[in-house]
Amino acid sequence: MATNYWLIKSEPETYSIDLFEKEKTTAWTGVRNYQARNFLKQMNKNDLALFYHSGKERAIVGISKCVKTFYPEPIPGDETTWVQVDFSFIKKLKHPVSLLNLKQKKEFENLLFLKQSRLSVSPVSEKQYFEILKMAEES
DNA sequence: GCCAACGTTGGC
DNA sequence: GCCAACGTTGGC
Repeated sequence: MATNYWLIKSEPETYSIDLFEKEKTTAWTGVRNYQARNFLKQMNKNDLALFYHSGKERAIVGISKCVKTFYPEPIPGDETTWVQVDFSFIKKLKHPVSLLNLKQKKEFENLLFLKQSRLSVSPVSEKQYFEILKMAEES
């Protein structure tokens, strides 16, 4: 199965990369947006996801891997609408890649996340993914 | 703290 | 089915 690339977003106060690092694996729950949910459903095992901190930090801070494809997230009164996937922690970026940094580069013009900052799960192209990794090494 | 963008809800 | 009102999120 081809690897797809994603960006997942979290408020560090709610779920931070540090906690993720400690837990190693986490169920990605709480997505209550249909567009984001549909992206979750498209995720394959071993897909890679950039981990972004919203709020004060506004930077991509790490990388995670999908280790379990979508399964229902039952909530009271609605057992079937929402889904979760499992991610495992891969690593923190050496240098976080800030939102400002992304906005300055032409390569990210069509990055869905920049257009819809509220979307908690969004696709990233392979090229963009590796460009971000490169930026994390450099600066 | 404000505002823009987006989603949801409810009245018609 | 439309649209106004409202709530939430996140960047600035």
